[in-house]
Amino acid sequence: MDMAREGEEPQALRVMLSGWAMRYTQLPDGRRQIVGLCLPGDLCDLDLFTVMRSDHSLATVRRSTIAELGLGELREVMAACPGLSQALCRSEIVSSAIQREWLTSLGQRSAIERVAHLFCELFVRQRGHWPIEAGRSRSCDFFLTQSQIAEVTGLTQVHVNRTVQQLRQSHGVELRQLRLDIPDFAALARRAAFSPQYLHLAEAGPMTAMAEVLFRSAHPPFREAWLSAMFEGRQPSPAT
Amino acid sequence: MDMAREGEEPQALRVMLSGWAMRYTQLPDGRRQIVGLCLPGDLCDLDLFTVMRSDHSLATVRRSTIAELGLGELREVMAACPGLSQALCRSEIVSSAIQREWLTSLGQRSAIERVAHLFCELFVRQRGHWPIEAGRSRSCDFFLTQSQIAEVTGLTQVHVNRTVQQLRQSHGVELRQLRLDIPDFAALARRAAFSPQYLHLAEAGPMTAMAEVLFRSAHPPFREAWLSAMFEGRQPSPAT
DNA sequence: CGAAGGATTGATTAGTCTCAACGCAAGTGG
DNA sequence: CCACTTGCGTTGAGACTAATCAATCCTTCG
Repeated sequence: MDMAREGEEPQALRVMLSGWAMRYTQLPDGRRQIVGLCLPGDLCDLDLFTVMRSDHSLATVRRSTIAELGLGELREVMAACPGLSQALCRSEIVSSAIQREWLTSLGQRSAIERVAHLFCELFVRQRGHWPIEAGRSRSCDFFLTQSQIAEVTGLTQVHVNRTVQQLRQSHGVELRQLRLDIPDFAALARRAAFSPQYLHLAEAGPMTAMAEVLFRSAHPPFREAWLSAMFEGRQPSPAT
Repeated sequence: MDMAREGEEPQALRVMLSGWAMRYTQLPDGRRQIVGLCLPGDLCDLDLFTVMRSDHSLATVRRSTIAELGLGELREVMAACPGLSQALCRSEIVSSAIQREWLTSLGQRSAIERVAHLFCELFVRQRGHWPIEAGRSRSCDFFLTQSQIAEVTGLTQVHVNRTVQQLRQSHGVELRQLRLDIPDFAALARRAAFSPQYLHLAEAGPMTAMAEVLFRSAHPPFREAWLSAMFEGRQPSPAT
């Protein structure tokens, strides 16, 4: 379901609590490109601070819960919490870095590398650290359909399917029922030329948990400021 | 020539005065993707404000002049000029929007659309407004080689060449001697599905001229803070 | 049980890449 | 001033990746 449409002015800062959301742009003829994914803990409306019309849309992927903070409340919170503004800025930097990495994927990587790289990225983003300890908990949530993977990677849905099958055979990667299982992460990362420094995990680590921090904070204005909203996740209808 | 390497911490804020610079990332096997272009008036080191290691490199395209502002001076200037911080933030937002549009290009547009779209974007970015008035001054600077266009668009140099030839035949687009000539901009924009709202021209207009503003400012700390540096523009050597 | 969304398969084609030359112009050193 | 080098643009032939079109199957859910 759409959370924000291209051309609108953002009215609130939203944080993903559960579920995923996707940013996308659409060409006049209906072709659509997903340009970003918001995972739990991520901020959705970073261009909020400069009052500008958004140049892309935002929609939930499947069911999600989202916390909303109005502009007024945001100002209060930021006044009370001086480090926050830098944290927000950092979050913007990281999501910009992810965009650059996606650009590199689309420009330079083959189909199989693109899909493998996406899998690696989403795996690492969800645990917030590079998974050294092999063996345990090799799987993570994965809410995208193959069509949506196609819209991220710039491939067709059919070709994504074949590519996923290849990854199944060659690396034992399993993708079903909203879970992604990667038996040998290091091998997959090698195949995809994935290296996580662009995620700035060390520096951004505390930031990723900002949703938690704000939401659980005992400081009254914080808590009351949050408006928890439920969104029904569905595929936005393609433009006609 | 390289201005900054991946992994370094930025030490100064730089502004393009003349010439172009490119941001690029490199895969371990040497494949390179240009992820951004800095034109005169653009800021080069936007991730400066959060002290983080840069995740990409920056290099000049041909000869350029660049103004440098050290971290200390930057603080002074920002203290003296309160609107500046928001302007910097806005600049970051715009460059992020351009990245999204490039992502859409690489993911959804055909070769000819990608090249045409790039031409349109650079044309508009250089004049700072949508060129309604047809007829006069149909050309602009264009400092990229066809190989560099290939690194931006994710095509091969050979295919870029063929694509440019197509654009020559079908739209009379001429590309030579560091100039780009577009006889019928509207037609080319249509062909590329180019629409300039992502550049946020209206909102960012005053921003683009920031280099000017700062450089010409009579306020003494500003002027003395600038260190004009000359860089010799050359292609960075590919990794072996 | 039927409907709908998602995944899978096959056959064919289009678009782009790869490899390999060659041409041209500008710059450099003898 | 010429021979040489170097960077950039151009051309051709052939291979291959990924797109397209069209079914079919499977799963989930009302």
